[in-house]
Amino acid sequence: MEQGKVKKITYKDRVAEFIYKEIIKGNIKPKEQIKETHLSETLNISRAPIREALNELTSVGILEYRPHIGTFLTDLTADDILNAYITRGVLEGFAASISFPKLTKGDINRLYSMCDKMEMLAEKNENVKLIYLGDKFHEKLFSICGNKELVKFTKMLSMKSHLMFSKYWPKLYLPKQINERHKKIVKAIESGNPKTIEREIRNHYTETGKKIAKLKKEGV
Amino acid sequence: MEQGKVKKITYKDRVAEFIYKEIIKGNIKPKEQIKETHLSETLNISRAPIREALNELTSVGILEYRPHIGTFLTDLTADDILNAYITRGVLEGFAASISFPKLTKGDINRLYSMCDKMEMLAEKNENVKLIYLGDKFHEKLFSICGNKELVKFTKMLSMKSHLMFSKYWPKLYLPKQINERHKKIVKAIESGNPKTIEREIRNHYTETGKKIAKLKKEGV
DNA sequence: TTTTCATCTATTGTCGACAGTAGACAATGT
DNA sequence: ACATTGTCTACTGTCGACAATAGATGAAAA
Repeated sequence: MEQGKVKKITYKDRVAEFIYKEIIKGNIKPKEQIKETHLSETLNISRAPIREALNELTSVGILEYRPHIGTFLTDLTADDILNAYITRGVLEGFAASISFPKLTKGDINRLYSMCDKMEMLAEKNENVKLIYLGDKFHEKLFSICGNKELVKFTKMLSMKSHLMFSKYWPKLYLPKQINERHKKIVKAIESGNPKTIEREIRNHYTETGKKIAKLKKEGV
Repeated sequence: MEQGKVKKITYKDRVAEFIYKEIIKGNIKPKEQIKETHLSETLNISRAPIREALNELTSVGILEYRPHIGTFLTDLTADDILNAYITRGVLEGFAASISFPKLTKGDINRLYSMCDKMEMLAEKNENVKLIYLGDKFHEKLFSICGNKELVKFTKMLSMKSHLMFSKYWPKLYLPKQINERHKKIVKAIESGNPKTIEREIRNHYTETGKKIAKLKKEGV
């Protein structure tokens, strides 16, 4: 008998996806309240599954919930941003420092060529593809460690930073810098020294976090 | 006008706490289904807030949810356990290593006396209180760092660890060892060396994680 | 005018009922 | 015996209504 993955879709899932896309598209502004009643009318379904979707996105950290008042799109402060990046550096740094032995020579080469490709994409202002490739690069660093907990957290942070990526990413580094910054990480991995790897990746994120936080403070 | 922290308690919160305590007390077994209808009858409230509580605990990672089937108490594998402890060590270690300067001499003394009290509680088999105090101890270490993201993750892991601790704690350490192990951390903090602090806390968790994972594998 | 207090409104919190599904079990046909 | 099909049941998924709350509005008092 033929069988494939049959999606057990519930309203909750579809609503969560709908809201997320609205956010990404910029149709909802930070601090804006997302009203259950409004969504209920818009989507023509009851409030129950909507509440569940909102709860889910809240637990991911994209939305903020205040009892008896409502759910709002998170408005990240400069500090929040910095902290998110620092935390990600700590997690990814550790992950890479314990999983580098599992990376083959081929993996390393692929990482290097990704660096070059990132530069190319940056030159061509292909921001979406750049972000996607950057994701893949970093995922390679932490997903191999096999620590589900760690991967889960890292992905949550990744989702959060996506909220701001499209806004700030282009202003952060020159194409060449992007290349170099990532190659520095690969070199650290090649060194085979866990301490170096961990330090390098932490720096990588802390630097970016500080930059974005600064831009945010300057009201860009 | 008088104002203090007024708890805005909803059923959801209380139910979540109730379920959590039931789990800690061992009244629910891993893989066991937690039925909304049953809780609804037991607690004499409708299913709505119960569903929300279950969702919350699911997102924290201590429950597992399968669409159209139900919510179950997570059954952690030995590796899951080890990974959770390792990750917690990484996060808390980092947090403590950057926030130790904010701890006053008074804080340190309080930490020391908590170590002694933990030993006492362990002697008296006060399982729940011991866990609670341990929580407070470790919270002191990481909550001061001011990194909301990090604190959130750490708390999630904390809940997950308790899941195991309640079952295995009597077999892990003697009361005296509990005392000593925590005092070792306080001493590291007193040393004022970030590297030492980070290393010590990572060890603390990795050790326990390995112990529990081993017991789990032996099918205890 | 300013402060206090009651009222109103919009929104979330909770409820009880019903719809839909997965899994168990029995009935059926081979 | 075995697979297939149909029922039954115990859940979860969704609904529409009502209760409770926070914040806004406006009236009354100082």
